[in-house]
Amino acid sequence: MSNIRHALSVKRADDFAQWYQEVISAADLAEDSGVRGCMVIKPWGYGIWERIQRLLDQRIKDTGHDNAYFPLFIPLSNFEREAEHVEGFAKEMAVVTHHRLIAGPDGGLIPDPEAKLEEPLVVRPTSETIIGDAMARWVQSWRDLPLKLNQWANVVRWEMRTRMFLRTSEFLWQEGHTAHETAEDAKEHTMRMLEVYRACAEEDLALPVIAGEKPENERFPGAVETWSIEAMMQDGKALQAGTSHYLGTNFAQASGIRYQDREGTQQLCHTTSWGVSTRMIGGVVMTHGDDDGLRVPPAIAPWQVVILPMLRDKPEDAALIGYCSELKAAIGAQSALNEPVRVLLDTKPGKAAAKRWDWVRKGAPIIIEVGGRDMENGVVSLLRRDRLWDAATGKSAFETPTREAAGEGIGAMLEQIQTALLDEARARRDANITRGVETTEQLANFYNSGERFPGWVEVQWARPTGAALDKVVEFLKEHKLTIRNVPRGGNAADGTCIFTGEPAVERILVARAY
RNA sequence: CGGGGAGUGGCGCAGCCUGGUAGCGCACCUGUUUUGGGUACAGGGGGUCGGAGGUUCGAAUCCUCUCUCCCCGACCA
Repeated sequence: MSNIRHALSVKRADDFAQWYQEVISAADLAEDSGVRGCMVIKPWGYGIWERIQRLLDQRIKDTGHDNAYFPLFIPLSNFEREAEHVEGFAKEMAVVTHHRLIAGPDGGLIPDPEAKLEEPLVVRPTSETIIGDAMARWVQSWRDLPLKLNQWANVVRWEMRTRMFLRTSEFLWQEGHTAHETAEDAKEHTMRMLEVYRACAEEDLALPVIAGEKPENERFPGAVETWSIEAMMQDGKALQAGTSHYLGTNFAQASGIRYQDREGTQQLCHTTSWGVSTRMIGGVVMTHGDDDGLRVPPAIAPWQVVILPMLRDKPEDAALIGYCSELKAAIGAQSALNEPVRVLLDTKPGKAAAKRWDWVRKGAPIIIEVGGRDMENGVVSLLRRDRLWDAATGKSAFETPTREAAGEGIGAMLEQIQTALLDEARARRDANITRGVETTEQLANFYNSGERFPGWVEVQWARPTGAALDKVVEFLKEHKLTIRNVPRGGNAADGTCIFTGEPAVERILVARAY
């Protein structure tokens, strides 16, 4: 195995953070932009985002939501309405104060002091307040409810420390906002969208996640309940991959979202909001990436199959391209994961072997190389990205099905790869959730001894609140730990609280996190 | 935002301490030769050294300021 020459220079095991950076650039996902905390998402990376968008958008529409678009700029006074919300986001806001530039004293441009805005505009870090404003106008009667909206947008949060995809100052996301008659309806909807995220993560991104409720200290500013899906990365850390919030009547109160009920009395709406972002892509990298680059799950791969003819810049090339075109047509006529197979015939000049490694790094699920001899024999050389190497020989694990077999079998193979990636990630996660830790000493030791892989630990607790919870969080912080969530549908508690010694009421997941 | 590291052709680096207008590998271009699998030979194009200012006859090399990135921390999707 040691004779395998991998496509990346850094291995996951040697330096996970650096490896992550290398995958981003080697797979051509994104690059630095020169603007603090902002990245350029390149075609392959954006193509993956577009796939996520398409699949998730359908799920969102299937649950009765309509898309709309609200302004990037939010009047400061509008944003100020919900106290906790303001407190939560105030520290990381971009603010627009001028609307014109003029020549400065040193030749450059400066904001025109004469063109100062009457009221500053904040660049949305999320849109609860401005959408709440619209909801207040749109909702009059109980007949208008539930109101279920979604928007695909960019948001800005002035982060202190950024990382490609995981935390950038500007990021792309989807934010859903709904208004309901009752707390029950709204809570139910919060859970419904959490389930949509769970399904999207697992079925589309092949990211096994654990859905559960966030502890009080991790709630979204202004939320009554915050739920999340958590995924385990290959270094054992947790990544919050999506959140769903029950907002109670907090934002309805702040924005005046009221309806007249069946008895004719004014009532406050109960609202929800939920979002997932381009951060998901970081999760895909850290879950499915390997020492040869990215492995993109077929469902979200812009190209699922890439055909590389071994061109020689000679007249014979025409026949080879013809052979490959027929293969492409046969594959394109197949379907996988309920969609036509997305296949690219890459005729860009260049050596097939070199191009192959480009696609390996990018993570195309299936790469098919076709040379003259393949053509003569009526076969193709097929490489599955999820099983790149032949462990026995240390060489690329090519298969050589006939062209017909390759064409017909591709759909099933893509579905197998999708499943294999999910299974692999799930097995790794399940093997790294430790139970039976009963004291804080054991917990601290588990993470600090360095003897074992730093996965997640499930412990029982009494769900302390307020100052008691602060104490717990403080202890965890000392060991760089966080409470991820209280898994939904987890086993009932049957012991004592690891922190307080009281009878436990539920089980929580503790982990280091991104 | 605090601590540490770093910014030199597309990528990875050397040069900087001991100032004298830039070098290597890969990639790229051309030609030749090859070619069933990342690995041939030769020739060639491309950078003024993150940015601004300063010291100096002269700066990638010294000084000041600034921008950006990476790692750790505090904060967060």
